[in-house]
Amino acid sequence: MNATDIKERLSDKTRPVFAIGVAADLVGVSVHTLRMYETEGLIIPQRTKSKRRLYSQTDIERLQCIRVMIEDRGFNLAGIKGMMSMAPCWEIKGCSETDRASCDAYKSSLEPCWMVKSKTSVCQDEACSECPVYRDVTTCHNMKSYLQEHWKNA
Amino acid sequence: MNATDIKERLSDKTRPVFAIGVAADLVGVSVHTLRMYETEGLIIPQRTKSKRRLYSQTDIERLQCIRVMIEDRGFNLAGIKGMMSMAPCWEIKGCSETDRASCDAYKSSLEPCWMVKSKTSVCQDEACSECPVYRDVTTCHNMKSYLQEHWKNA
DNA sequence: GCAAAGCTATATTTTGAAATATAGATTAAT
DNA sequence: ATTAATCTATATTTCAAAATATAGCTTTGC
Repeated sequence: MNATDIKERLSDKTRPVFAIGVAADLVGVSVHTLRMYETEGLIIPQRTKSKRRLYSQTDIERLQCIRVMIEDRGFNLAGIKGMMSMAPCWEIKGCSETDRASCDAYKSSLEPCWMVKSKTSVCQDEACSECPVYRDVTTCHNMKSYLQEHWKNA
Repeated sequence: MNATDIKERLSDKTRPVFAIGVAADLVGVSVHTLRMYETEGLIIPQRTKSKRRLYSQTDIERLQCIRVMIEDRGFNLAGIKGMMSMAPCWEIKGCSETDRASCDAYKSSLEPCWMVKSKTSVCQDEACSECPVYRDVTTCHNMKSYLQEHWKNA
């Protein structure tokens, strides 16, 4: 690994580098709270081989955004989940009519697509944590702007 | 008033006809709860000359939708308010760049435009309860579809 | 005229989401 | 090796949002 590689690895904000205890300190919540947010589907941390959670810098930012929603705007977790589920995944992923017809994320959309069990062929082999639908709602407090940008460019 | 007029009046779902006690019974909540939803900005009932609240059929439907959000989806009032504030009022109302620049509803958009104090000239003389931005989020549990429809036709 | 219903405002109670704690086992670090 | 951190799972506690209650006054309808 050369110097450029090292620099890239360090600057890659999506690299999972923080253990749950460190992440909890950075965000200002308990480790249990982070696990709860995961259970609720608000965040998908990476896992080590031994199933330990690892959080990236973007994960930290996502968590900080969740805290803003809770502390400043008074949302509960259901509301944040609802806000995150506003992203039109079928548009972002370019799903065909056939894809949509067979996809629960398109049909119900009462929860984020990354929480939906049965998914269309477009997504089924992809890790949701790598997907732009999941990644772009990092700033869930600004979904309105995000959606406007999306639709304007559609 | 002829027969057609009577029929129209009866069938107009926006006519304010229910006193708060009747509305509370129809929705299955207490009168205090209805007043609370109003304070939170979720609904704008009409008023009689003596300031008594009157609810229309669409008001009832709006309230039923709020109950669905709370009971079925677990939202709190802040979350419902946030969901309702997703409507891009400046698009719906066709605000100019100048309008937008001077409008808090465009700039912050952390609450529904009908709760924003300082409004642009486009809205300042209009009753928010008559405005399509307010009226179209009657089905707040389906904002996702509503926004897709809106942007598709924009 | 008067009882019933509505008004605002404030205070109190309830209740469940969110946070905390506990237990027993595994993994990582020094 | 031993301590600290993490894991899952469950149980308990906390606390503030939401609901209920109260008070004093006004309006409506019979």
